[in-house]
Amino acid sequence: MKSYLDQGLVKDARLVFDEMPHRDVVAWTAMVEGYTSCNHHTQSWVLFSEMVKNEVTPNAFTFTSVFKACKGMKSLSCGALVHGLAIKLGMEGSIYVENAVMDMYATCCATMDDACQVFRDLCVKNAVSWTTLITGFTHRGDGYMGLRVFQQMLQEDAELNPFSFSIAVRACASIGSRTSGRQIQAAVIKCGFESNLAVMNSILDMYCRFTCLPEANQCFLEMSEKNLITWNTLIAGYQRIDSSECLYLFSQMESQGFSPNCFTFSSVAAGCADLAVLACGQQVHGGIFRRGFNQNLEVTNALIDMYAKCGNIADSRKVFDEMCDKNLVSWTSMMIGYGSHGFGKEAVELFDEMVTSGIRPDQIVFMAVLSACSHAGLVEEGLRYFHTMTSDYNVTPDQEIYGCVVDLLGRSGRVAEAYGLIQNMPIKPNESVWGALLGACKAHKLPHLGKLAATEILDLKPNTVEAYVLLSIIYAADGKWREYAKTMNLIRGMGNKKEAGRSWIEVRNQVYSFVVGDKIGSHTKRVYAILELLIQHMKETEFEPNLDCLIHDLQDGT
DNA sequence: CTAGGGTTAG
Repeated sequence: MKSYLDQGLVKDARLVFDEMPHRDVVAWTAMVEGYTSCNHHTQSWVLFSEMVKNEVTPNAFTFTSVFKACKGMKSLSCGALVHGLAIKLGMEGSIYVENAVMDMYATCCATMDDACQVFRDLCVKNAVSWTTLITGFTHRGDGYMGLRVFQQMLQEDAELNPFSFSIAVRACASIGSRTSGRQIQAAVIKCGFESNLAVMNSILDMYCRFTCLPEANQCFLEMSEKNLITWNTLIAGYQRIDSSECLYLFSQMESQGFSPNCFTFSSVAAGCADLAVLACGQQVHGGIFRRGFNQNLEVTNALIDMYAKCGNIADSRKVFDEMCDKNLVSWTSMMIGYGSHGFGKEAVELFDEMVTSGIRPDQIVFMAVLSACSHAGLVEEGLRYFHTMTSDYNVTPDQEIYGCVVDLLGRSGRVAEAYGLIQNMPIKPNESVWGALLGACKAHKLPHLGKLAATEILDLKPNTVEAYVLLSIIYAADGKWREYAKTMNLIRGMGNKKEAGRSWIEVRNQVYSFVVGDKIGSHTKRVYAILELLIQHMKETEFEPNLDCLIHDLQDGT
């Protein structure tokens, strides 16, 4: 059985198990453990129940495996049931069992209270007990407590090993504490763990998350040993910072003989999405297909987003339709794609289809459908979803959702209603909610309300250039040139310039990038000729061109 | 037949 299990041949191991005339605890346990180690948690649980039914008494080995299965199933009820049985059978003396119980409670419970209780009651703690507790806090997003337990571990002179350092580094990364991060890196060197791959990979990840590029690069270069995870960490890190560098690293990695896996492709596809490079994205998709990763959930989700952001919504849908199983992220990515392409109706239909298929919506998918409604002018549909999110789905609207609804109302000209919504919010509106209102005031020429919104933004976040810029446009449109000049002077004096909104398009392996009013580049004349044509079209279809944006040109005297 | 760590997606 063991030799089959070592090769991952669970079915063959089970055949041997079934043929055994007599099965003792060890045989049962080997099989239970075999299932958990292959991530077949439910089967492990079923076999354990059969074992108990057959009146075979589980031992410490059995319990550690079955707690791991409960952890895998995220089932607190199963875990608590087994814990009761373990106490009844006097397993509390085993540190292995106790650590497994702790781990189970840490992952299955809503709070860390039960895990902490087990930890406090331990007669003897070992290094695993400490790291299990730190991991519990850190993996649920409480890096502060994770670090505090790590500090306590240092104070109590517990044995330090690579495991404790890698999770402590992870905790620093999650709370963004550069100081603690550097201190722990120093301790890693002092303890002689700088040659440990997992520790160094987590330090590399930390510096990438801090956007400390010199440190990240140095760490990468100085690592004596690198594996696939090292490369994946660096590539994922650069994807968040500089996607073109991410693609370059991908080619470097391949030329150094490393074969990319699902993690690599997820990051690289996301990088192509950021850069909106369709041809490159298609090549990456080809690589994914060749290696048989085209059914991996994370990879395909990244592809949906990639095609949508590269302007090819049809292929997004194709990838989406070809998926065997979809999760919430798949549906959301598709809806965001539809929304940004102006297909509000399709996004709404997809939302309903998703709910019918039994997936429970969360805040982000509501944001996707609301923003799709907003951009497609589906105001009533949007408002209906906004109301059902609390009444039918028990999802609490956050700042971003309120921002979407303010935008939904504001875009369609119902600015007073949008303001009313802000006034009745159960939480204090943040600058992005006010920003949505300010945008609506600019579009619908409401200088008074616009000034109020801008004041709120500047109270919450002083020196927000974007607010001043919008305000100046509102003044200009209102003919308040004195106020306009004052605001412009303020903007000039601020120094922290608002970065210009930039667009780019890839045509035949060449990326063309431009900002509003750009006069650089060899194609300028043709671009402006097309623009003239479009304006002519707009006028013919009785669209009133918005001339507010021409302020900047007037200033230049053009 | 035992436990704990490092990289992906909206």
